[in-house]
Amino acid sequence: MELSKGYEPKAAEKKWYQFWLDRNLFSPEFTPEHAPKREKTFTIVIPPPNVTGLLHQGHALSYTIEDVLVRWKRMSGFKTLWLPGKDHAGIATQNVVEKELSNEGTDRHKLGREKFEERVWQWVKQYSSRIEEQLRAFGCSVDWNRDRFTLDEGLSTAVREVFVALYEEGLIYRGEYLVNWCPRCHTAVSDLEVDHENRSSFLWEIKYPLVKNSGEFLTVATTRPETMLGDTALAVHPDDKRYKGFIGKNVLLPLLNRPIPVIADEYVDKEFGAGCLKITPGHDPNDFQIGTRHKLPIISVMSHDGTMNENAGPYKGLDRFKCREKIVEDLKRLDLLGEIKPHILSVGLCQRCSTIIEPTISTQWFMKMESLAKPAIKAVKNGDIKILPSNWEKIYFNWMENIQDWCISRQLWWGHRIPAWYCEECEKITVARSSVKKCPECQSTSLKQDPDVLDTWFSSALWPFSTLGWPKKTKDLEEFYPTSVMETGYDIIFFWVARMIMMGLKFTGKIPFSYVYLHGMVRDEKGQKMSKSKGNVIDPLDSINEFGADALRFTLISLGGPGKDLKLSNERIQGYRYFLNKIWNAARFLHMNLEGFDPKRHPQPRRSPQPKAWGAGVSTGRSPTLVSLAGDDYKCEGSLADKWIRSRYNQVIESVTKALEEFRLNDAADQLYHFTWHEFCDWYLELSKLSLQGSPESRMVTQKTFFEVYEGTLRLLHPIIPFITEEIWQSLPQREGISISVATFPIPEPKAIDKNALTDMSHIQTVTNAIRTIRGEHRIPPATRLSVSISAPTAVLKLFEKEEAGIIMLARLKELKLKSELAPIPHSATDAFGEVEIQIPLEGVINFDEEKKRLEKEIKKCESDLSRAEAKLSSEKFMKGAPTEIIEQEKGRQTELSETLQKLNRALKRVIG
RNA sequence: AGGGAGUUAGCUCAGUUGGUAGAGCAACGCCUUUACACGGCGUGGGUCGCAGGUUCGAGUCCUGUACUCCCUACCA
Repeated sequence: MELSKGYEPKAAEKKWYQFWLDRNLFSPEFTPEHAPKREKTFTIVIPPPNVTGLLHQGHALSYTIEDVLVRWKRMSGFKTLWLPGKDHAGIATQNVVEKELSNEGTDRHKLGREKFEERVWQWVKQYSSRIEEQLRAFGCSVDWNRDRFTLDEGLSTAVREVFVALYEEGLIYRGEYLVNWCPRCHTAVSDLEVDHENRSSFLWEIKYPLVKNSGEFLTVATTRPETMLGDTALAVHPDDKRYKGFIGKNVLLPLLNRPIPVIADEYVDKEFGAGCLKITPGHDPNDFQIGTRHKLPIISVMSHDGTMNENAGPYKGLDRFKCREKIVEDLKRLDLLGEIKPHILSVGLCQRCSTIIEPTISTQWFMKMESLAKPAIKAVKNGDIKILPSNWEKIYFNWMENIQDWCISRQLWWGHRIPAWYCEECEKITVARSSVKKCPECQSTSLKQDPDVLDTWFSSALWPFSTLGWPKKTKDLEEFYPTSVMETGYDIIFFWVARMIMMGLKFTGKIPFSYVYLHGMVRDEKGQKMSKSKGNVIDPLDSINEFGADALRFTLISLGGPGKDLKLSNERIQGYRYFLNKIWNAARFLHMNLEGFDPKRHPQPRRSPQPKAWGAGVSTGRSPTLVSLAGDDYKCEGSLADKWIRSRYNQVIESVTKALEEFRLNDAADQLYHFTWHEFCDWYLELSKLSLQGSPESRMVTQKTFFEVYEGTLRLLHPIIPFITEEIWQSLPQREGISISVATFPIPEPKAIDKNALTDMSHIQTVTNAIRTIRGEHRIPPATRLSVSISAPTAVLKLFEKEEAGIIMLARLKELKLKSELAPIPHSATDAFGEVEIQIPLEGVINFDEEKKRLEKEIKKCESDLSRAEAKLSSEKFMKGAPTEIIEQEKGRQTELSETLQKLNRALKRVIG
């Protein structure tokens, strides 16, 4: 099959994804023909995207990383499962659907709960299929047969099971506490769902007159005057001499004229403001605690929509911020307002709608976290779970060791309904796994289920095992749990990762995953967060449309290291698109030179290097190729270039594999980029042109080497760029109908690494580069063929003699004269390194000034290097302290530099004349 | 306030156990050489934030310091 002039991603991507699907290659049940039983498993459950909307670059990054790992493991002989799914995303989804309703002039209350839920399911259906399309566009090799949704029946069973079990154990409780209340979403949210933002505001001083001592008053400072309506005390520090006499007395709450006590509490900071604090247990977390300590009454002055309630007296019905203005005005009028100072305070905002959170007294369900956190801390401390990058382990500990109880109930309609029923007659609460019809206490049948739902993250916490069938003892659970890697963004380590670890340990007795890989945030080219309002969003589908999925994937992998934010731009993606083109064109070159090549003539290696890995050498079923580059079956080793590229190829397999094993995906990508482009294409492909035109035997060996190294490189690249590698792979002989995605990931063959070939090739490269530099600096066009003389020690001369044709081609020479010593030629350019000297006669072409400048520069560099080496060697300290190998190295350097210097000086003399 | 991270070439970043500073992009110069101009070849560019210390030797280890960023918590 021939390849077109340029790679066309669009058609190829669609075609090959369908090809993979048709063959069910991503299901762990798939076993290639003739493949031995696979014993090792590798599992990733996808961080489920919210059904709220479409996927962004953060998802693209996450899922590309996961796909690379999964494809690599699948190719390496693991029974591999990547389980896809979606999250119902309670509050987020409810909000978008409510917004839609509001645009239609209605709301959920008019619709009623049942109709509303139907409406959300419609939304879910629509977005689910679009999200699935996106995952396919990214190239994700997920097993669609195991697709899950957090509201699936199975997962809902798991949620109820966990809730009931924790309730029965006393770890879930219900009670009236101060919670974060969003007056717009009309629900409680957990501490983690509150974002903090610094805003400039004021600090108002308010005077509280003493009840029985006219004229005297206490002054407090507050950032929230409106909450004074709910004050139930003033507090001072017990040691504060200024206020000793006031403790136990009453002051009059202005505006409402309610007497409230002055209490003493050590929480009060004597230095801040006037050292006197108003206590509003109904609207401030610290005041709530102080209030509890002193058994103060709790007065809530606001309704759930953020307006003042009946406890606010004359202010009833006012919005909380309007009320603040009014109160300040009124206090001023009564002369009870003191100083007003500018003040920066951090306000809590609802993560979902940015409304200012109102701490509010409310009856909610909570989960006790401390006992759950302990084993989860241990699991990371003892290394059962490794978090990458590892510094996040400290952050994890820091949070886990100070963990607070988790408010898990939400006043929403979209989510897992809390499995608690209230008897309307005896008020007994029954928590049960299935619907309760009769009160177990009084046998009444008038029962009402708790209207609230659970925090979305509650079901997410169970994701690694609920998706595999838990609480049922399924085959999947047995086979794929614990999972291997949890790959997700560092922004949800507390929301999700920590909770999965706690729940996994609690309910399965096992860690949910061995590794946590945290990726960074995808930002725009300036490092700013992508957001619709800034207009700097790059839609992954647009990137794919413009450059292809592979280009985007390679970019994300190259730029994104563990825990590191990455700056994405179209220019970057474009750059990697060029790389794909390079790969493509190398394939075209291969095709043009395949004539007479028959892969069948090249037998399998007699021994598979790792017989236990499935399909080593035979993973493609009937395909007889994919031979290892072992020395055994090499009757003819080929040219230096052949030996060199084989050596390099095997070194690259080794280091790429190591990088992947250590989750350094960007390193793996960089190495492959460099190897493919700057070694394989720049040097080997060029040199292959010679041997391909040489003797039939040399042609055959080079064809074989080229084919095998190139084909193997495709397999190395496939996890990162699955589409183009499949497209090219399918075009190669003997590949039709078989997929590279289930071919063996290359296994290094140490015997194929030829140290001599590596050294020899580096000599060829050094000489070639030196000639090219001279050519470049003298601006001699490539069309001008040069005649070059080289002198060198005998062994090196012999090498150059053998590889003469290669040097002539690469450096574009007319002839290469090899001598043991060079006679001075007046009009010539010279370069030297150690004992090797290069001389290029340039009569008529040479620019003497240029050559003089060039030589002087080189001499200067050489001299400074040499003097540094000499200084070291003559330093007594160095000679005494440094290890002998370093001293030897330095001596060698000195010798080489002085030889070079000598030759360069001679050349300079000639130029000056 | 507590915790974490960063500061290396114009930009984005590598620099694994201390042994003469690297890549990609951008810039500049030469070139349509038959895989590729989405290309080839070459060049310029850094006192590695600052100050000390350990060491024969520090971008790399230690201490201090400046600035930047992130997370958690939040003093009214």
